Amino acid sequence: MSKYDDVMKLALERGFFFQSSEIYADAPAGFWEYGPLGTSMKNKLIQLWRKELVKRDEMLEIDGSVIMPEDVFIASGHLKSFVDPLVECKKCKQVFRADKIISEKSGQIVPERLSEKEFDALISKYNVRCPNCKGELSKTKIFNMMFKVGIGAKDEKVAYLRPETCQSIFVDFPRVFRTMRCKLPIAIAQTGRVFRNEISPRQCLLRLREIIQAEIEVFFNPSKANEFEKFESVKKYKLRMWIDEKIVEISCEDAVSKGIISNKLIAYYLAILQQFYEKTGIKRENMRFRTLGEDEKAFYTKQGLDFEVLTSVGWIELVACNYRTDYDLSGHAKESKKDFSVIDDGEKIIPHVFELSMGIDRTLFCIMENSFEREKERDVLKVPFYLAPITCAVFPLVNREGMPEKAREIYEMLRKNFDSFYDDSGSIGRRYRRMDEVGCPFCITIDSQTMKDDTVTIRDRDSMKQVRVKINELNDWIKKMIG
RNA sequence: GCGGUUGUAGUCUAGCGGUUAGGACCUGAGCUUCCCGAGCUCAUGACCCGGGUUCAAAUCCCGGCAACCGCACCA
Repeated sequence: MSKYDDVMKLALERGFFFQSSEIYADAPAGFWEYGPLGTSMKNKLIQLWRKELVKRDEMLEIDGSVIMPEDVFIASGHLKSFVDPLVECKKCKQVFRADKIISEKSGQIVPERLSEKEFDALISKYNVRCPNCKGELSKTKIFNMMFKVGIGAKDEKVAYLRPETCQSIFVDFPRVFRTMRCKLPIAIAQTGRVFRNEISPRQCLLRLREIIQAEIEVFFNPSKANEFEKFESVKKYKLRMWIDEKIVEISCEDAVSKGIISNKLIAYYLAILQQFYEKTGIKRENMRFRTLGEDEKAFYTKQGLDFEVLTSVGWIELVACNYRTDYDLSGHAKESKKDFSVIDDGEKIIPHVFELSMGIDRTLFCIMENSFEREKERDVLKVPFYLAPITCAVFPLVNREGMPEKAREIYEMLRKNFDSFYDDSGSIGRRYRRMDEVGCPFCITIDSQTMKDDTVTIRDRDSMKQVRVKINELNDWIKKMIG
């Protein structure tokens, strides 16, 4: 059984996550729900992201609308470019990317963003046939991956579910910049749901149609990307970069001076991103940054790196790090005829953008896979204490001599401060095992000694060792442990 | 989206034209239990959806949906 299957089974048995609308047979793929434990963990992950990135870097956080009007996506280029030009073989029904099979046949570079007619013209010019069966190809159909919605009673106004959260950040930039009295460089962050009509969603949380993102857009003056004080704090920190088919540990200052990373600002944000991921419990040796080739970059990206994590199903892209230049702000300025320029040291500029676009669902899956361990006698989810869906569980050792009542009392005290859980069923061993599986770091047990001296035992998830702590020191003890 | 395989309780699985649809683990109740899925008793719970063939369908056929594997796709 692979790690993937282990996590999947755990997720289903404990309700971390499961398929959306699963009771109905026609529920479409690519939509998943988080149950109570998954939700708790997801919230804690976002909390960690806030602490380690948003707060650490004094970013501003906003919360934008999911439905946005067509104009936004005309300006952003998504209407035109967030597409796959597809052709189908009339004989064997295989579907291909029009641009790809034309360039294979012709040896020419074919732009991705031609019209349907232009693709059809190229197909007949080069006499492109099905690479599989030599069958005749259908007309090109441009498939846009955005979900269209109609606004109003008669569906008159066309709008879309946003395919990335950052468009809100770009659209809101002038007001946020002004109202928060910003100076460049400034980062604006957002978490939220985005929607992409993927052709084939796969592998539970790894490829979804409805995605939770946590995005950070850094706005800066491109002529000052190397005058960046914060860089000092990370210059010795080593990034894990995929260079020449292997992972190289390289300090931020070396990466910049050798031109592997184009400036100090970008290096700094990559560093704090990797530091954040180290705090999720994902093993450092399973991380890397990979510079994207020309053919795999998004249409708005000048330079792109993916932050990837190794799982049982290969390297998974968790964060897209894109240098978007002034592509978005200029696009919105042009389309809306509003002024997106700001004054930086007396110079009037359109800021450039560097983004960290993180997939929360994928990250959560990777954290679970990286922390799940099958030991001889038990399954344990060894997540960092601060990400555990349940922080402390309270058990009476046996159900007599006033222990359940005492345990209830302690549970009531703890649940005000921590995600807590009470259980008095079955044997104590079974209750410990159940908590191990969902990653609960502390099991607090009330025994006969508790009844005499007001102390309890706290069992550590990883070592299974117990310590005895006074009840009135419990809150502080746990707080200290989870940091 | 294509091809192949598959769909039985929360999970894993037996059954492959007529079964009270069997088991294991889990879950719940009770007994027991002073520390690691122990034991005993009892209980809950399933044939993916729709149509067809048949006296009779979980079982055969068709369609849908989903999952898995490969291909393609994945800003």
